Parts: sequence; structure tokens; C-alpha cells
Amino acid sequence: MSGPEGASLPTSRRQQIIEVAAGLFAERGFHGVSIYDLGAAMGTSGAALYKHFASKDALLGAMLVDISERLLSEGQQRADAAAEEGPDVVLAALIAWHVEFALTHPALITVQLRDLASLSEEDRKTVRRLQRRYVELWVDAVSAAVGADEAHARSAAHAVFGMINSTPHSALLGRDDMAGQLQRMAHAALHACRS
Amino acid sequence: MSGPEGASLPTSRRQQIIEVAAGLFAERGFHGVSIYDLGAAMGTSGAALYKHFASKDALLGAMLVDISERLLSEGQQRADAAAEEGPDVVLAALIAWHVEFALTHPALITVQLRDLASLSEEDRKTVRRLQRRYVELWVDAVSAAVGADEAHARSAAHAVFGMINSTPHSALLGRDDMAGQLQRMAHAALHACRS
DNA sequence: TCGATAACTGAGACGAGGTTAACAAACGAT
DNA sequence: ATCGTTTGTTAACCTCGTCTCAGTTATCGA
Repeated sequence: MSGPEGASLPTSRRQQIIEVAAGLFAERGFHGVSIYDLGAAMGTSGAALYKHFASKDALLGAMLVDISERLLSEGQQRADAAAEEGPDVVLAALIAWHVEFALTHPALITVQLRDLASLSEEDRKTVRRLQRRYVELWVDAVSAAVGADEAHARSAAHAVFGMINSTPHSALLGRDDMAGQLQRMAHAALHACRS
Repeated sequence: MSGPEGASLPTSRRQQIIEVAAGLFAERGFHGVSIYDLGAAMGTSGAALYKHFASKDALLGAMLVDISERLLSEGQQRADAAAEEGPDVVLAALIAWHVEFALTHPALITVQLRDLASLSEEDRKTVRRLQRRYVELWVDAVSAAVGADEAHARSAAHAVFGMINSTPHSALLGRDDMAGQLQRMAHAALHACRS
């Protein structure tokens, strides 16, 4: 057992860098932020980054893999917890969770939407795999709740992701008000998805 | 007068470059595509670009200003044409137009969402101004059709843009089916936007 | 006091990519 | 035939950004 190489301990500093980087990447895009910028935002030189991440790409990888895992595991948990109360409650739980996440971490949402293509082959595969499982959660819930076939449920789920994930770009209206509106709109949209 | 500097004549070759570039930018992002890549896709060298655009940034600018203008002018036209038939018809016309555009030009939608930050100061202002006017079109229509106050209508409009603009990432389901579903979902979502 | 570890600095190698310059070929109009 | 326009080529330039490396400071437990 040696250093901070394992992905287990947050090491505080690593996490701190990820959070600052998320803000900058969301503003200017991954390629629009240099190592120097990153260091400046941390109050250090640019080179200091390499004590914590193998490369700039690895930093982005850690960021996106982390949020994909959080979205999935918490979504899974909440869906399971609501399972007994019927499909409508499961769907409501998923919607509430995604809305909460998007409103709490707008920067992460922005980066995941925009800079997924800048990921290394391996990290991209990991993120895609996690995202796919998260989508499955939704597809099952939508199918069960509104009685749509799989193809329609899937495209409807993607559409609702697009809707909820767009909040970083608007974000007027105050958090609670916004959350309520998004949830109402998501429910209405999903119930209108079958032909 | 002289050369191809005026924004009036499409010059064919310019437009051709813009279309090819849109595809590449959508795939890999503006910074992920080099001048060399661009030339290769056109069957020329990279430097040939500079006979048609002052810079790589100017190419992106022409692309984004153009789609913003098209979205607005056609939206304006269709809204005006439907005005006599009442607010519901106006809203339906806007939804139909946006869905049609997003399904026809997925690459342009992707680039406009992702690479707006890479624009020069001046071009960004121009695009923002056009977008703002387009949003106004929607805010008015939503307010009139569903009786929401301006703030709610505005954030609802942004949310629906997010939903419709997400189609480039999913795009299963066949065009007509997809168009129908998106329109139904958009209507339902907008009618659920008031508290 | 000493050594280990974490965190950082400054300088520079290195490559990638945007841009420019000088030159060439096709082509229509006078 | 010749001129101008359009479009393209090759080669070089130059800036910018990533990453490496050798050395530095600070903290902390033994």
C-alpha cells in the first residue's frame, strides 16, 4: 500500500482540484482552459497539477467518471427505495433526483454534456457504460409508469435529460421554483411520449 | 465593388466548407478539429481555407450567425402566418419549426450548443442578440397560449429548447416518429409550466 | 534532530496547430 | 494573347500549451 494512487481516498486536494476545474471547464470548455489557468485558480503553478493527476486528460476522466457513478448509484438507490410504492413513485423519484443533481451541480452537467468527446478512449468507455446503465433505470421506469414500448421510452428519457440538463444555461427563477417547474414539465412530457 | 467580403453572396464554396466543418465540429468539437483536418475533409490542403475565411474563428462565426439568423427569420415568419388563428396555433407552429430544424440539422444544433464559447467577442454578441430575439418569440407565444407569467414562460421555453436540441444525441426512432413524439412532449411540458 | 512525505516552483524541451508568404494553375472576358 | 480573378499548394514561422525534471519548503512522527 503506498500512495494516493488508488481511487479510494478523496485525498481532499484531488477533489478540490476537480471542483475548481469543473467551474473553469464549464465556463470555457476543456480546451479553453490551460494547465496554467488551472494552477492560477488553485493559487499554485500549473505544474503542481501533475502531483495529483497523470495528465490533464486524466483529470477530466476522474471528473466525469465520478459524476457518472454518483448519478447511477444514487439513482439506483432511490429507485429501489420507491419500488414498493409502484411505478409512478419510482419515476417520480428518478425525476426528483435528476433535477436535484442538475440544480446542485450545473458545472458538472455542462462539462459532461460538452467535453465527453475530449476523454481518453478508456475513460469514455467507462463513462458510456455507466450512462447506459443509468438510462436503463429510466427506460424501465418510464415503460412501467406510462406503458410505452422500449424505443419510445428510451427516446423520451433522452429528451427529458436534455430538458433537465439545460438548466445551467437558463437558471432564472430561484432554485425551488425551478425544481418544481422542471418536475412538472418532466412528468407531463413523459406521459405524452406514447403515440 | 470588390471581393467576397460582403456577407451577401454564398459563393457556394464558402457554404460547402461550412457544411463540412459543421459535421466535423459536431463530432469532435471546434478545438478538436485542426485546419489540416478541415482541408483533408475538403480534399485540399489546410491553408486553402484562408482563401475563404479570415481565420478559423471567422468560419465558426459565419456558421453560428447563419443558423441563428435562419432560426429567427423562419420562426418569425411562421409565427406571423399563424397569428390570426390564435395563440395555440402560433405555439404549435414554433414547436413544429424548431423540431423540424433540429431533426434536419443535428450537426448545427450540436455546434451551437457546445462551441458558442469559442466565438470571438463580436460574433458572440451577434449570435446572442439573435438568440434573444428568438427566445422572445417563444416567450410571447407561451405566455399567450398557456397563461404563464414571463419568468416561467422564459424558463419553460429554455427547457423545451434543451429537450428538442437533445435529439442529435439520441436519434433512434425514425424521423417522423421522432418528430411526432417531440411535438407531443413539448406541448405537454409547456402546458405544465405554470405553478 | 532527523528523515519521510506531501505539495510546490521555475525553467525548459517538445510538439501541435494557426497563420502568412510566395508561387502556380485554371478560366472567362476584353 | 493577356489580364484579373479564383482557388489552390508548399514551406516556413511562431505562438501556445502540455509535460518533465531537478531542486525547494513545510509538516509531522520517531
